[in-house]
Amino acid sequence: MRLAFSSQDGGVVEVETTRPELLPACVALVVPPGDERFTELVGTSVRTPLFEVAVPVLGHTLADPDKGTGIAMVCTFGDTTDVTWWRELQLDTRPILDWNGRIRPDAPHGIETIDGLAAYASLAGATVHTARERTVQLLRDTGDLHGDPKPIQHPVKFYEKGDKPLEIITTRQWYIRNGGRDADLRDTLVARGSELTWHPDYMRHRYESWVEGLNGDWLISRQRFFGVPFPVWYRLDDQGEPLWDQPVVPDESELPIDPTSHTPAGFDEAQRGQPGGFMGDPDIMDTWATSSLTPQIATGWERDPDLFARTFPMDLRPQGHDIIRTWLFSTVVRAHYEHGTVPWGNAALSGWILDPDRKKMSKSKGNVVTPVALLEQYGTDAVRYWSASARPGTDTAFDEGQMKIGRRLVIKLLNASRFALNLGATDPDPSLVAEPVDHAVLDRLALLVSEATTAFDGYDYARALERTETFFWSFCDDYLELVKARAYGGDAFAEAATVSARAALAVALDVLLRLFAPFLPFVTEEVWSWWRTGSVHLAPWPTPADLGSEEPGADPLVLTIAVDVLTAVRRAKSDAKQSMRAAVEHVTVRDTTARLTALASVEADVLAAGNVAKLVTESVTDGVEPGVEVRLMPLDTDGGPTA
RNA sequence: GGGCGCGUAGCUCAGUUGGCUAGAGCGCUGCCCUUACAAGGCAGAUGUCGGGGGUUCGAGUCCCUCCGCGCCCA
Repeated sequence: MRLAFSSQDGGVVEVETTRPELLPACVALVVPPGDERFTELVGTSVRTPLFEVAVPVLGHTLADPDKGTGIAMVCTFGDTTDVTWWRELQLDTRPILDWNGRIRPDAPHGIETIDGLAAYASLAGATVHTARERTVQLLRDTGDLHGDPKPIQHPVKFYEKGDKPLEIITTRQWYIRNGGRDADLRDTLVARGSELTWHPDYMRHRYESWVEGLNGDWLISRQRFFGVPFPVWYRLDDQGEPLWDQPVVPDESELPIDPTSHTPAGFDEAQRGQPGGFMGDPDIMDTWATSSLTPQIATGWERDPDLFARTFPMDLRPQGHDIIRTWLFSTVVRAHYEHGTVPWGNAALSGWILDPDRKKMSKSKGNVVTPVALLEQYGTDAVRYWSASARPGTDTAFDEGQMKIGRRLVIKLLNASRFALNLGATDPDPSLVAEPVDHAVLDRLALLVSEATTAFDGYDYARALERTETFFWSFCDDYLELVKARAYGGDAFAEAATVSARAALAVALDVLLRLFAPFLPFVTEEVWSWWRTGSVHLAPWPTPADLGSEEPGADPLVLTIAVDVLTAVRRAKSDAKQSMRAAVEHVTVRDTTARLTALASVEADVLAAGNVAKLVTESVTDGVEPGVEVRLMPLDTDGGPTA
């Protein structure tokens, strides 16, 4: 139906509506922004028919230019679009429907003329249906109804257990101001976000665009049973109705209180719910309103001043990226209000665990994997290894293969540790390290310690793990193989050389266990208990100084040339389909003088590790390619395989 | 529609302010019972770095554009 509003200049503004009974709840008219038909109208105010309330005419993109006259009536509230308009345009609130679905007895503010109040009085107490018929009649009588109402069809939401359309009722709720309706506060909270160090850095955009896009305050009250209550009571009037604008609040020293079981000062419990007495606020806080205080609760706020002073603000909030807008932001808001600071210095955002097809896990899809069976199958360390491989901020597909690799790493660590300790590598004293190759491996390890420390300082745990793991495998495959004969001891090696190997192995193991401890807490603790005291998890984080490398100078070439020659020997044996134990008649190494000099200092280890009888070196001259030539020992009388 | 991210070996992913012939693991192939480890070891093969254009002595990396995927918001 089409009805007539009157403009300031006495003209008529026609508006079509399907909810004429909500006319007394009208708070604005909206038109499509930039629509030439309404250029003159936007920014003015018009008067509603019958009730004679001045309401503004505003532009909004949700106004449909093709619907009716192109002008929409905004009421509190006819539908959810009304709610959007009301919130985004910060309109007045003029509710007329009661909980029982009838028109409220008292006219909302704004209806002040005698005719307006009389018109409202004729609707008061009526159902929506009756009010609609009466309003139409009133509009006919005043001539503000243009034409006849036309039936239309459009979707209306129904309650699933009822036979009437849903109505939107206004209620009192608790909010925390979050900048959604206050540009200055919004800017302040955006600035709080930039006080944080984000890991990864680009996650800060999620925070900023969320805060900048807010258009309403943070609704924190819920009408449920379980949760933290609001510590507030209300006086009751003579009819036992709450006087909402007369809250009774406890003294801060009385907190925490539960208004449904604590009695406010000046009242007797017998007055609860009685006329002239009091009632507790029935609402509870939303889960985010509670969890937004996580840092304060954990650091002993209002409970342990000493602990709080030492630990708040916290260093780090680790969480998923999907709840930046809820958990992270709400925590920032609370710390801003309570302490004038950010709640932590760093925010580390993890990705999701996706199913093997890279789909998000969800209960409804039924593709959720729970960890208990995995922990039993692969071991806790192996599952932790897999999860630690997920880089910060990056989603990770569920991958049992990675857990198998983790399990392999755990077993390797166990075996290599046992082996080294059985060789007598139990004294991690860097001053006993004398051989150049032993120094070289410890220097490499010192480099790893620096890398891992830097990575951890930047919350890039995955990199620390990756580098440590890579070092460890080559440590086992190459260095351990290279020195095990010397570490075992015997006539071929001087005692000091044996001591050096054992010390280097012990130092390396001592450091590696501490590097792996955050990722593989159980196996490292087990190995630590074999030969060290206390817990590896309480041991200090390793430093390059632990490796005796304050004075660098070990030639890194010693290790690389030794490994290169050893690899060539293995390749020759592998190509010849021989055992790795097969004897080698001689090895010829052609290389630069520097590398050959380095090789000389580790020759005995290379000979032993490759089971090589004789090593020949040739310094390369111009035009000669460096290389390693391996001649295996003949297997039988007619000549053995060579490579 | 806006914002952010992703696209590198069959798979999962590294690749740092542009810089040696683009890497790892898994998987694959071959060999080896070796004195820590066969639930292991050694060795080997594997690429249109999504497409196109540009900047540069030099681009997986920086810029533009297009395609595809994902998330958040509207």
